[in-house]
Amino acid sequence: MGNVTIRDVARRADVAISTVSRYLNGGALKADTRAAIEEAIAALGFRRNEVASSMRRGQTRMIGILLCDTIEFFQYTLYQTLEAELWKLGYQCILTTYGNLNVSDKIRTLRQRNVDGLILYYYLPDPAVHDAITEALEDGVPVILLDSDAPDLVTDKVLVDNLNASFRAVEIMIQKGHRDIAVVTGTEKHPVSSERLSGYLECMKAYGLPIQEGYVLYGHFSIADSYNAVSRLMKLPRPPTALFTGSYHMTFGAIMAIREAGFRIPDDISIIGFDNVEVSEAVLHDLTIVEQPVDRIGATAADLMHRRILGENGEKARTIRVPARLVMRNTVARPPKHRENGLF
Amino acid sequence: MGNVTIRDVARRADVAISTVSRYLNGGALKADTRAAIEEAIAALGFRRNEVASSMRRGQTRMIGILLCDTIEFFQYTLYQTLEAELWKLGYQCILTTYGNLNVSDKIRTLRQRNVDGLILYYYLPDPAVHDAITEALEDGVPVILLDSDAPDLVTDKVLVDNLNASFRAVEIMIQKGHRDIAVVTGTEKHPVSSERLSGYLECMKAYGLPIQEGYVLYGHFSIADSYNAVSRLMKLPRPPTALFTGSYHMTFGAIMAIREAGFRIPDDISIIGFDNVEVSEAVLHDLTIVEQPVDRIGATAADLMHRRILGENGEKARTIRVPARLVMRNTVARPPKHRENGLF
DNA sequence: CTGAAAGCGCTTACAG
DNA sequence: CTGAAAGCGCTTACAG
Repeated sequence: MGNVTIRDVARRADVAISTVSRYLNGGALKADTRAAIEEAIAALGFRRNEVASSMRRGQTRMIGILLCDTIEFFQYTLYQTLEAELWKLGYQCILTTYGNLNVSDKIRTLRQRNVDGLILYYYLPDPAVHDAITEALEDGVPVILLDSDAPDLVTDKVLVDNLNASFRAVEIMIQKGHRDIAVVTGTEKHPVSSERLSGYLECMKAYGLPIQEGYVLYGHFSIADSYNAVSRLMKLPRPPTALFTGSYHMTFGAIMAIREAGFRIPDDISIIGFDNVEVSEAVLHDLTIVEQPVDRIGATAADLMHRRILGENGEKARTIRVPARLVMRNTVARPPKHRENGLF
Repeated sequence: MGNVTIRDVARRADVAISTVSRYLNGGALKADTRAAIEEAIAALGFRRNEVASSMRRGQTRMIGILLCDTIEFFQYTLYQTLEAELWKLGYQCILTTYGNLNVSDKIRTLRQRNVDGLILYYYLPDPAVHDAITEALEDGVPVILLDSDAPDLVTDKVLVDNLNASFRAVEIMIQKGHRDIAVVTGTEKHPVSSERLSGYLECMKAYGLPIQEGYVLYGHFSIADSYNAVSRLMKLPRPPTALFTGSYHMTFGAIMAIREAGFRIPDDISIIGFDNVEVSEAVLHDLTIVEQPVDRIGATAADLMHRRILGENGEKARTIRVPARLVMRNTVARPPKHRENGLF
């Protein structure tokens, strides 16, 4: 077994190979022809050679995926939903991540495999990568950008409405009476971080609150960077009474640092994290969070890709912003009396 | 561009297509022939169609990879090193994870893509999966099992020497004078967990120490499960003076729970984690750990796969145990006097 | 060192 | 509803 071909099946079923092919592709067949083919397939253990099929059809039903190599587990979760959704639609995924190697080369290598589409988590504004993406687009290969609104790339995009989500999170803290609100988020270069930061800044501005010195913290999306940054934060002469954290791992790091510094949540400091519900539920069962809709991002991107491949989406590029949801729980309380903002 | 073929290159360079093919495959060429082909390739923007090449050669240079869908980020890190190493060797990876869908079907679908090999993180003893793996092996498709020593599957295996590593970690605690040592590790079904647990049990036995009731804790390899388990542990009438944790995430959960319960590390309780150095370095810079050699697992598996494909490994299946390394830092101290084991 | 020819395993018009 | 034939873009013996 193993290299049984359509020819063997045809011979055994006593039909032409084109008939077997028709069977495989769901064409109309007389009942007994169908039965004979099915018998032959079962008896021989035939499985279609997808490589040959891909070559002939000019479609591989493979999607190339490029993700970051950060520790942030968001990437892995995202891949899983993406892959699961695409699998249901009949696609398999080739996954690569940023690495020592040149990202634009990775994209080109993926293209040499004749992937039917490319889903990229792309945020570093690298001109070489930009070119590789443009080439793909010019050659008619659909590209979906995740978590990036790169305005100079005219292609489909799926992103989380980070700005609004952050705005609303900060707003809730303000409405509880907080004024000294800090934020810790990813590196400035990352559009996700900067959108989350913008939400914070815009909200503070909207309510006329000042940004205290040392209250805006950056780092990688990691437990470590957040832990270190928040440790410093809590040592400030005037530590914040509320903190907004930019990711799952960052939330853990922040909580560790806060507790270690001897502050209680939410009595001394309120906290709102940014992440995925199911995950934080168990440990941080009382954490108020902005829910990162990973499943919806994955499902949306998969669906968009499928339609694009079928040519159902019309010509123009679409940008889909998946909304984030606030999950109110118990880590936001009023600040100590003397530190209220006096607005409410 | 985009569908420039070898034929176009041949025409422009005024040579036969077989000559272009020879160029692409590194054959010997006269200098001017070579130059003409290179000129044509550059001018036309030709890139070899890997699908056609795969079909003709009967080799796809693609490796199918199956991993868990657990939260544990070990999987993602592992994939990254695996993929990076394989990429260097000229392979791309199709990644799928356990999911709602049938794992044996996933393996078969991967095989229909004519992957050159399969690298599987397989631990659930599912007979259907077992069959799918056996089929692959029978058809001559190399399979590497990760972190599993499934004795009834005669194939290459790469695993961490969990048992020894755990034994040594626990031994260090015992030599520091500990007697009341607890362990928190993954679900019993997982061979990795059970090996780590065995190391603990064997070491305790070797030194004649009793296992206190409630000191052996299970959970998923997650921050959450570990946090919950260790929270209970620290509420026992006689909490342990030392704890061995079974994974990266579990270590975080344990530390959170310990600190929250008001215990100091290492004054009140010593701790040794099981994980990857680079990652924990920043936050838990003083944590004594058993280093999980993710990079070596990935590199070893990639190398083994490559040789297997080239047919260099001879006939018989190899099992490679990658040793873990103890990284001594500062989270192991002597227990309080009255709780010493009196052995040292 | 180079070319002409066959063929990898399918699918797709085109006849019948 | 079914079959014979051409061809997808390469690689690989085989000649020369």
